[in-house]
Amino acid sequence: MKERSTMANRASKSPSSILEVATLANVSTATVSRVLSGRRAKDDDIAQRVRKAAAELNYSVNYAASALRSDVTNTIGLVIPSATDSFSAGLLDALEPVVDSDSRQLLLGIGESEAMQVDRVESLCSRKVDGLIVVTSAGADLSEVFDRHADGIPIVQVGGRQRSFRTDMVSIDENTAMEAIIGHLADQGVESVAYLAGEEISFESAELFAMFHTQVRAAGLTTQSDWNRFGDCTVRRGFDCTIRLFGERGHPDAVVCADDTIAFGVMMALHALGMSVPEDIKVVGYNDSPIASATLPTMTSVRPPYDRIVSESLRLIEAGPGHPSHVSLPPELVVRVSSTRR
Amino acid sequence: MKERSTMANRASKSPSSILEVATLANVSTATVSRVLSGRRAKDDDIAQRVRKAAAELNYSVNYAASALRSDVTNTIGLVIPSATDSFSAGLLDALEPVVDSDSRQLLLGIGESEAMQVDRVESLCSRKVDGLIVVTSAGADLSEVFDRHADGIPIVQVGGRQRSFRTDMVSIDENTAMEAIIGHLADQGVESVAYLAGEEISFESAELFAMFHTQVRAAGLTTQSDWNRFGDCTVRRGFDCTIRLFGERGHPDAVVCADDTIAFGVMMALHALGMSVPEDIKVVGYNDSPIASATLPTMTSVRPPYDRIVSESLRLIEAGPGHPSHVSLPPELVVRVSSTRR
DNA sequence: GTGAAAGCGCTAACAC
DNA sequence: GTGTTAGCGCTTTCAC
Repeated sequence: MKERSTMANRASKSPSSILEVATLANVSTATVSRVLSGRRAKDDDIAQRVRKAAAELNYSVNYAASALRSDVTNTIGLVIPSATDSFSAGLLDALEPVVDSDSRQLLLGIGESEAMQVDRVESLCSRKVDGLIVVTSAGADLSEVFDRHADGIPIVQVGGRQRSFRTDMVSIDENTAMEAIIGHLADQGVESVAYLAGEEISFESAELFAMFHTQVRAAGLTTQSDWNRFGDCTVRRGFDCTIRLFGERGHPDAVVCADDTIAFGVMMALHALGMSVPEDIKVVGYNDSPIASATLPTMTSVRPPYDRIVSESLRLIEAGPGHPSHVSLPPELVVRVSSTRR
Repeated sequence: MKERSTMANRASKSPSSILEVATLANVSTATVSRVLSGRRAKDDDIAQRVRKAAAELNYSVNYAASALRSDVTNTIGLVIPSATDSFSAGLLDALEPVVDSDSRQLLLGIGESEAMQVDRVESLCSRKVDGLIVVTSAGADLSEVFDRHADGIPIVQVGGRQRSFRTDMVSIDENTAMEAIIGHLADQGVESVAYLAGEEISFESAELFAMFHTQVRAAGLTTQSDWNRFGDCTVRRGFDCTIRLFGERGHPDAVVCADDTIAFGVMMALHALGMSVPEDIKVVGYNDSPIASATLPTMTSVRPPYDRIVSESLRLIEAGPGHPSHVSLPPELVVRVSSTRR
């Protein structure tokens, strides 16, 4: 029911204060505050009168005043390297609705370099966000800022290398992911596998590569050191690597990539070489970016568990600062056509 | 020079107030406020003393208190349909650094449906952002919310159809874009052109299509009505359309797409049909999403003028509410390999 | 140009 | 459980 009374309209001009609501409901401002913030047990006549008055006056709290008094800003900060990064974008889309439905507000900081990330963390902390979620860019070390603020504000680092042990950490269980990939390929009759990864010999990429090796051995598959290549995380790189790989005598049955972009280049190269995916060669990507479902054939990839990352991060923030813990979440292998036997 | 005095460290524990700065600098809180907010003319001894004291105490303003008193929140709100949308992501990456460098904070709202967009606009307005930038999702009509808040908060609509005339509007000059595309193709020796667009017969897409026709005629090129197709904005759609298009007798020299994703499907289909891009057929995309520079060959596309969109939007916000104006910005044709004669 | 003081709207303490 | 009241930290009159 849309209120269209004169009062509601007048109210929307100059936002009404809690005092007006209190007057209209015949209670004190304290009661109004308690009812509207849910800090009051019963839902009796008084509570309803207050809510009715608030609705009638089109009242909404003044967050500045509320924050000034209570030190709770009802905001969550998020720092990401770039909105163009598919992981960050996926996280953003998953996080915002949850934050908003809690009638909180999302404050966003974007920074690729370590310096910019530090800067954004500082900004958000000085805004006194109720919690801060940070997707560190590869290689950035934010431990100094984190340590400086971790006492006062719950900070959750998502993915990457844990460098500060005073913040919470939500990471992706890459080992499970790799186990799922290799197990799936073995099921499809694959016997030998190549591995193509991004350029930076970062902690994360080294770790993933190590897991690849472990899982390949565990599943009884084979690989070769000259089938394991590191290059840019670009289509062209995947393309060139593949051309070289398959130009040589003897080639793998499958190519596992540490990124969808590379996998895409691989698929293009295989096409150019006249080999068909998945019949001749199977291909698996990583991150389940939009490109994965757009290729022909569609690409099997590993989807980060965005919803669980969000819920765990917010849970850790709720728990408050001071008791840092680490949760590791298994991603989901999204099996599409590029890796299936047919 | 990094201050590491005992005071600075103690100060960083419990953030210091303007009163402590005033005491240390031997002035009143009013003077501190004036100096730090730049509302004071001279940069004399006093000003320097104040700044030095502030630095020493590691002081930063309490935005909540500042906002409560002055009604200026130092925040900019942005509403987008999805972070996965390449235009929104590009805008986000361009906007954030500018907002931040002004020591303001970006508040983000994400909503695909009209209802969610309205909701996010309401949230941000009730947070009293200093300005609101909205990328409306296709077909959404936000005029009602806009009208309701336009008096109090400067609102800038970016792109899409202008439905409220009480807000500012920054749009992309698609006509110039189309002129550049067709002119470029004509220069490359193209004589006949097909046009593939996204599904929704929205105002925007209809407009772009009309401009395509105008420009094709103006440049002396030809097209055919069965070469102008509307479908999903997906790779597969582009693929299927192309297969059908080029299966028929007689086909165009070039394909202009209203989206990079479609163009990508077109390129894959042409490859599958054994036709080479750009030798046999030229292809042009739209939006310059990351995919455009990742295809093989790289794709010519139209890049939205993100930086100018940002600067114009912020300029309009600075001008305040009440004098809505409309600026139209020409995008840039990024010529890559898919459209060049060789 | 500077300082003293009021007060923005709300919530937390406290008294009832 | 409810009302009264103080005061969060800042900006902005208003005197000087």
